[in-house]
Amino acid sequence: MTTRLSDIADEAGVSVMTVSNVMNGKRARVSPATIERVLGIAARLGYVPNIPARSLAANSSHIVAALVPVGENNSLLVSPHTVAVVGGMETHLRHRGYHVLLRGIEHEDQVAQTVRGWSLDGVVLVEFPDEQIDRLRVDTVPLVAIDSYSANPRTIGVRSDDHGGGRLAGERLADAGHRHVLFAGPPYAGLGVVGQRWAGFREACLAAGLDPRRVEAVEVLTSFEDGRRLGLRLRRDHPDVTAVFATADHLAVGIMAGIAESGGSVPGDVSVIGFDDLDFARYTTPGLTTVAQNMPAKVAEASRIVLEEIEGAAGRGSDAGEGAREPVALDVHLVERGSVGPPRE
Amino acid sequence: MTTRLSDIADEAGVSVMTVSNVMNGKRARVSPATIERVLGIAARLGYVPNIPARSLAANSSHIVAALVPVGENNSLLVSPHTVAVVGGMETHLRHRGYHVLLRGIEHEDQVAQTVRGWSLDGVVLVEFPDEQIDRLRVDTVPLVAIDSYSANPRTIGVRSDDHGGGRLAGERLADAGHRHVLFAGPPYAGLGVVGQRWAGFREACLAAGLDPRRVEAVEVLTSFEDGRRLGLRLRRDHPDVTAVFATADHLAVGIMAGIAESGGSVPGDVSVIGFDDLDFARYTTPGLTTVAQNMPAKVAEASRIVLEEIEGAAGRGSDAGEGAREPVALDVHLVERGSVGPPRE
DNA sequence: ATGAAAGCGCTAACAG
DNA sequence: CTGTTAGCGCTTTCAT
Repeated sequence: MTTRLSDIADEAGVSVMTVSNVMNGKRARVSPATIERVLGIAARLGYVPNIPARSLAANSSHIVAALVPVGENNSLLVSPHTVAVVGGMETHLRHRGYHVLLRGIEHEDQVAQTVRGWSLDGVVLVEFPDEQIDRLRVDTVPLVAIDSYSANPRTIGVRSDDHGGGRLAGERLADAGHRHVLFAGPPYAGLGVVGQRWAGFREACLAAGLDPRRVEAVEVLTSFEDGRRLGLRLRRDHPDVTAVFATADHLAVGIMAGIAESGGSVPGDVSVIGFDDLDFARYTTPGLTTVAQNMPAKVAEASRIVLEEIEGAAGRGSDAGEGAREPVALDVHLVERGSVGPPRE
Repeated sequence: MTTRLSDIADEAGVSVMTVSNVMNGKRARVSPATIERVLGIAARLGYVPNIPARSLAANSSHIVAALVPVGENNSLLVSPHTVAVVGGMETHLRHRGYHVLLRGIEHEDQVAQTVRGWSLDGVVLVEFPDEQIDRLRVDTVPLVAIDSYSANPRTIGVRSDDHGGGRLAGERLADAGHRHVLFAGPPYAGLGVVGQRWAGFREACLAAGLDPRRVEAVEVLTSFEDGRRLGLRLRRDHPDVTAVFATADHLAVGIMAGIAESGGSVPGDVSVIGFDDLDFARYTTPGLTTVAQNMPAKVAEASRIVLEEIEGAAGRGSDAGEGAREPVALDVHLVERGSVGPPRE
C-alpha cells in the first residue's frame, strides 16, 4: 500500500541506502543518472518518508517543539503574542523541512521529557517565567527562550528591547509635558520583561527632570478587565497623575475604557500609552499610542537561531556548544495614534 | 543514558513485553504485584517512552494534526479563530494522551501525505474552504473539519449555527425598526459559512416584512481595513441603509471606524452588528453588538469527536466507519453592547 | 500471567 | 559511487 524506500530500490535496481541518500540530498555520493532515476520512480510511486522511522533510526526528528506553560487545565495559546510566535515558527521551519509540535507544559520536568521522548531537534520556549528557565537542565538540544532575561547559559534569549521601549514611552510623556505619571504592569520579580520596561521608563522620566516621587507604579494584571478597573478608580486614587504607561495594549485599552466610563476623556484628562501594538490598538477611539514590537522579526530570529544551532551542532557534536550564544534584542518604535496629548489644564 | 523498556525489564526480572503491557495500561494481562514493581522502577529510573519507536511499531502515533491552509509563504494562525481552535485542541488532547502537530498545508495532497508520513491518528482541518474539503481523499483516519459545510462523507463538520446566527442579526435589526439593511461579507460560493449567515439574515429580514430590494449585500474582505473603507463610503454609496450586518467582528469594527471617520455616528446614523464576539468587540466605543460563537464548545466538540472516532475505529478496524457521522452545529447567541439602535430620524 | 521471536522503515558506519 | 550489516525502541503475534 504505502511506498517504502525498498520499493523504490527494487524498481531502480539499487540498494535501499542509495535511495535513502538521494532522498536526503546527500547527492554527492550518488551519480547524477541514478539520482534522476530514483527521483523519477519516487515521484511516480508517490513516496512519502515515514517520519517516525526516520526519527528512530537517526535519533533526531526534524521536530522543533513550541513549549508553552499551562496552569491547570486552561488552554494555552491565549495571548496574541504566543500566537504570532507559534504561527510564525511553523512557517519558517516548514520551509526548512522541520515541523512544529505544540505542547503545553504542566510541570518543568516535562520539558526534558518531551525532548527525549520525541528526539526533538530543538525547542522554543514561549511565555516561560525567567525563574523556570533558570532551573531548566536540558543540554542535548538548542533552547531558544522568547522574552527571556534568564541567565541560564543553555538558553538563548530572543526578546524586544524592553528597556528601550520603556524609555521611549517615558520620553514621549515627558516631552508632552507630563510631570506626574503612572506605570501600570503586572507584579514582577527582578529584571524580566516588566522590570526592564519599568527601568527604562523611570530612567527616561528622571532624565527629563521629573520628581522621582511623581513617577509612580501600580501592579495590575495584564487584562482588559483589570485595566478597566484601574481606569475607573484612576482619578480618585491618583488624582494628580496625568499620564499612564501600561506594559501591554490589553491593559492600556482597558484603562482607556475605564477612564471613559468614569466620565474622563483620553487624552484630554489622562494620556495613555501602551506596549505591543496589537491589532486592536487601532480599533479604539482615540487609537492607542503604543510602543510597537517587531513580532515578525522576533519570530524570524528565534527560528533562525534554532535552525542554526541545530545544524551547527550536527557538525560539532551534540552539545549546545562553545561559548553560550548572546541573547538577541529587537528594536522597538513608537506608534502615534492619539491617546497621548498634553497634560490637562 | 536514556531509560528503555529493557532497562526496566532487566531490573524487574521480567520480559520487555510485560513492561510494555504495564506501561500501556493493558494491565489485565499482568499480575498486580508485577505491575506495582514495574511502575516503581519506571518511576525511579525516570522512564519516558520513545514516541517515534512506538509510532513505528504500532503504526499509530497518538498524534492529531491541526492542518491549516497557507497561501504562499505567509504565516498561518492568523485569525483569532484558528488560535482558539489549535490552543483548545492541545489542551483537550493532552489530557487524553495525544499530541498536536501544527502544520501549514500548501497543497491539498499534503493532507494525505502528512497523514501517512506521520502515521497520524486523526486530523482537524481548520479554515479549509469547502471546495478543498470536497476533494480530499483520506480514508484511514478521522477528519474533523471546523466550520465546514462540505458534503464529503469522510469528513465530520463541526461549526456554529451560522444560519441561526444570521437570523438573530436580522431579527435584531428588524426589531429595532430598520427597513433598509446591508449585509457585508467576503465573496462566497454556495452555502458555506458566509452563505448560511446571509441566508439566515435575509430570511429573518423578509419574515419581518422588509422589502427584498432593501436587503442588500456587498462583498468585502474580512479585515479591519476593508471594513474601514466600506464605512468611509457607506453613506455615499448606500445613503438609505440604516444598519449593517458584518460576518466578522474585524470587519464590523472596521466599518464602525470608517463611519466615525467620515463624520457619522454609531448607532446614531448607522447601526452595526458583528459576528464572533472576539475580545476586542468590547474595546470599541460603543461596544460592538455581535452574534457570539461558543468557541470553547466548538473546540471541545471537535476534540471529542476526533478522539471518539480514533478510539472507536481501533475497535472496528481502521476505516472511518459505518454510517457517516452527522455534522455538529453549536448554538450562538446575541451579545448586546450598544452598536445597534433605532434607525435615524 | 508472561515470554521469545520478528519486524516496523529507516539511517550510521563502514566496506568495497 | 554503491552495497552490506546492524540496530534504533517498541509492539505484534503466537507460544508457553
